[in-house]
Amino acid sequence: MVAPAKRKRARLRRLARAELPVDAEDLAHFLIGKYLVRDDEHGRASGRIVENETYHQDDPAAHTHRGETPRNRSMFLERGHAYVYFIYGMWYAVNITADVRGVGAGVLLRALVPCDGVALMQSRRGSVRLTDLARGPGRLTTALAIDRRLDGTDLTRRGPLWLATDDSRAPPIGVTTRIGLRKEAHRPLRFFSRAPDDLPYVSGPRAALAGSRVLL
DNA sequence: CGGCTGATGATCT
DNA sequence: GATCATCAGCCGG
Repeated sequence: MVAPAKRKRARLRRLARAELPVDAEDLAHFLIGKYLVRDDEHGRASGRIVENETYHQDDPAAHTHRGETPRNRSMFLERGHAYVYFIYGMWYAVNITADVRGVGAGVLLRALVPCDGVALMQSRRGSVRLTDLARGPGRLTTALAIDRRLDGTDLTRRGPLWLATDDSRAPPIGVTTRIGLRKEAHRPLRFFSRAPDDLPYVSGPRAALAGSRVLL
């Protein structure tokens, strides 16, 4: 049994594009501990990012590897935009774009620690344990009501979906291999918060976390 | 916890 | 027509 981390309600500040690292891997590290905030007519739902993966255009596993198509075109936007895609006939997943305009790179968000709007997220997901609410790329988009209509959203602007920080110190970060890939499965491009309170919210096999390298 | 499987449809070849 | 950057439910240990 794991008690939710007790932290006072974070005061969130919108992140500016200038604060976001350009390089996709640097951006992935930077985003661990930051917040994704969803505002709609039902209210606010937000979560702290505790797991993500990097995809760069030069990586055969990336959607953008073969160039721009109607589906992936938002991945080629300047850093700090949303790339939302539909997968396995049932789920959406969201990336935060990286690199400069014209390069197809980004960071897949894989898990959040629920912050604001827990009841709202539970109503969207069905009542589930706090640690299961937004653990996994398809679950977190369901919890935050993210679909293709949010594809291309500028996350550094006021709007339905944006990035924030509480200006606290970044948690320790671990690195391991990405999940669900056939190609390039060995690359160490999955990042997660090693803070003990955060680990129950990180997706994937527990053994992979235990055997992972310490990045920071 | 780990392993397996069916569901389900857009996208690209 | 094959391929998915997945999930829930079920099984066994």
